[in-house]
Amino acid sequence: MQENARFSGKAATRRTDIRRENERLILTAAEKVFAEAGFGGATMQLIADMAGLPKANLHYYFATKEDLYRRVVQEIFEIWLDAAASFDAASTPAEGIGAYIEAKMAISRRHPHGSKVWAAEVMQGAPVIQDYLETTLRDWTDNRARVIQGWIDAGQMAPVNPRHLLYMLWATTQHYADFGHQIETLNGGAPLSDRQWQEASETVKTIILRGVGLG
Amino acid sequence: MQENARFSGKAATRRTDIRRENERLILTAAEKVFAEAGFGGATMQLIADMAGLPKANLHYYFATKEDLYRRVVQEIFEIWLDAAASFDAASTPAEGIGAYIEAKMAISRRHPHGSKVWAAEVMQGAPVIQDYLETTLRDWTDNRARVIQGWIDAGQMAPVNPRHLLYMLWATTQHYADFGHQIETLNGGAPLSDRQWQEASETVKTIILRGVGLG
DNA sequence: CCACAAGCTGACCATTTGGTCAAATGAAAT
DNA sequence: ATTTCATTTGACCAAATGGTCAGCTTGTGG
Repeated sequence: MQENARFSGKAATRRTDIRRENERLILTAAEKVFAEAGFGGATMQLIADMAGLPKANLHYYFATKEDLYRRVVQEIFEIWLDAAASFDAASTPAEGIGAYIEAKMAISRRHPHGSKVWAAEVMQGAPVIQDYLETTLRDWTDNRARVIQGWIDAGQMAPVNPRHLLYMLWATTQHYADFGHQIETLNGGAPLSDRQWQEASETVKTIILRGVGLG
Repeated sequence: MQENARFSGKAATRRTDIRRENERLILTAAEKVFAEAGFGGATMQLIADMAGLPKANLHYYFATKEDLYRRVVQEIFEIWLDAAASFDAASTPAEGIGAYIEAKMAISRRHPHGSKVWAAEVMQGAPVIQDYLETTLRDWTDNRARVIQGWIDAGQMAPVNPRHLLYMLWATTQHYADFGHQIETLNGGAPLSDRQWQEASETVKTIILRGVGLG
């Protein structure tokens, strides 16, 4: 009874559980508020209300608003990095690019808030995650660009600038998260259905794969 | 001497010139500040400083921060609508889509701030321009989707969902403005050169045109 | 059961910010 | 020249906000 003290829907009692769950509660609320209001427009009070906690409690777990924000940005970044696995695991260009598009589309659907927070952060010049861009993201990009160039050199796909291809992949997939509201409005005010998400994913995949000579 | 009282680099003296020039000064500063800080992070003081005017003067020309913001968003929207001309004027799908991509890429380069402001506005649920989405943008989109569908029905291009194709065009072109900072970082910290912009435009055009069977 | 540490929170504060206003200045019509 | 109205701006204010803190409650190891 010492392990796994929590079950059912009851709140956690163990110290470690309390911390972990409250941090999760706060991070989830923060992700949404930062996405909907931007860093400047978000208020700790709003995040607290959404998390169902007193504002002072937020500052117990996260010293400053910026600390909280940084954590939110880091999380979506790590989720995206994981999606690279689908790219790397592939044995053919079509498979790799196709799987990557599907993975990123799935993330856009599941983590639209995080995607927006990242987008806003980058749009504002990446004031808090510039180092990530210069280290992790740069390495990631260089490596994948090299892989793509290898495919091109081997005659496995059409010769296109690998970097711009990567930008296209990011742009098209993240667009469904970042501009989800616009898409929803143009869809008659309704969120895309399962079927429509499938169609979006297929269309992006079809056009890009055929676009790089893999159709 | 009553007409055209202004010349050289001197400040305007005529009433109408004063108003027009100060509004332009403020709007240009506001566009940049809103893009770099978001609506919530932007302050009237910052905009005033950048425009070189006292804050109270801003409120003389624009009653509220939101009024000023709305004008900035409207401007980029109109610039984009104008780009539709290149789409409509074309006689073939390849020409229309190609010209539209080039026009939108040019706008991304020339008006990166406006693009970012629009992106942030949409990401936050379009609180101030929702009506534009539901009227002007919806009509625009419906019409172009119909044109594209016509091309498909006539066997002039591959069958792809016209709406998702439009989203791809928006996503890929605007990405170069909205994520310009990220691209610049991945480019070794330097902005894209003329040549690189050209290459970006060509790559996007090549992949998408070939992707819809127009390669 | 006790003592200590972790977790919680209402009340409070200094600062920032959007917006106001009255008085001053400048342009231009009569 | 005089009047009128647009323009300018320093000073000011009420509200909001990030953050602090002292004191309280609760979990937990001994």
